[in-house]
Amino acid sequence: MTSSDPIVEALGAAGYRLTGPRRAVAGLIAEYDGHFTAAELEIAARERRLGVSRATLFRALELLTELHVVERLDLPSGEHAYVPCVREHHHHLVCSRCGRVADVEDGALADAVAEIARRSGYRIESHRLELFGLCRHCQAKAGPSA
Amino acid sequence: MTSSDPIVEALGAAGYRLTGPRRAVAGLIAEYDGHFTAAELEIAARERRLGVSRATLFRALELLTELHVVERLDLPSGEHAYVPCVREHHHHLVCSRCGRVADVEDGALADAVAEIARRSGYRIESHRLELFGLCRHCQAKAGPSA
DNA sequence: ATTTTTGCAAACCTTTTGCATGGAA
DNA sequence: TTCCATGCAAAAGGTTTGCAAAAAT
Repeated sequence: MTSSDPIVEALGAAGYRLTGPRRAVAGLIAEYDGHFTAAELEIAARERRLGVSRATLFRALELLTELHVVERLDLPSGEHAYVPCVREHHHHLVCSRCGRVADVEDGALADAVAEIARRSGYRIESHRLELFGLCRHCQAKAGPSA
Repeated sequence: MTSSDPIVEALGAAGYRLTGPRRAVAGLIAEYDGHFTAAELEIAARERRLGVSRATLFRALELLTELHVVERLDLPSGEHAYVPCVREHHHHLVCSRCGRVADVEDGALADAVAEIARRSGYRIESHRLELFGLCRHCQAKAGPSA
């Protein structure tokens, strides 16, 4: 068995060394459904005595971001968070209560973007859609809308 | 004449005092077509001896953000920038070369968002679309696409 | 054996805060 | 005159860096 962890596999495939700290970070990230911050990971790593220094943690996050296995997200609060995610182009729908993140395909958005390009005259190179709301689970807990 | 500066007017209308530093910040912001950072404003203010301390500058930006006369933007680089903007819900199309920003109406996007809500089961509360590309002017300078 | 990665600790950058003073209304 | 806003300087966050030691290949 080479590795059952897709994050570790992505590192290996890209030619990076599979070190203890990197495996530890990958393992922690795999536990999240939703977003997490660097600080949260640091605390989790410390609690479990995984021996991952802050510098290494940030370096790992940077690396994983480059590999597109996690993506950096800007929450409405201004905080930086990360989400584990698929590598294709997509967007994030974030539950503002529990933090759970759903990946959203580009779908109909692509048309809207093309329309914007046509009207504005800009040559659009990239776009990013961030959606915030309540997931089904939290809607139930919070009670129906109004 | 009460004030010809829309930013100053917004402050006044909201019941805030029209102080020297606030007018100075408003004046600087009015010069931008595109995005600017807090650091850029600070430098500009210092060069012109406008006497605006950093704390006041940040406090002014926070205030103007609440009033929706500027909006905070997260550039792909991770930097925080601000853009002067209209108060209605809209999105930003940012030139990645010169920083010029065009406001974009929600338009077709609203349909796409509704579709995402339906499919995901999330109750979507807000969304943010950020578009990056080359404005017409910079396309001309940079040469046609390929 | 070689090269990458790590930990440490300090540096850095951006933003925020407490508090006394100054200025707008 | 009264309350809001400012400046200062320190603190607080979050993230990055240099460098020697440790680990992966």
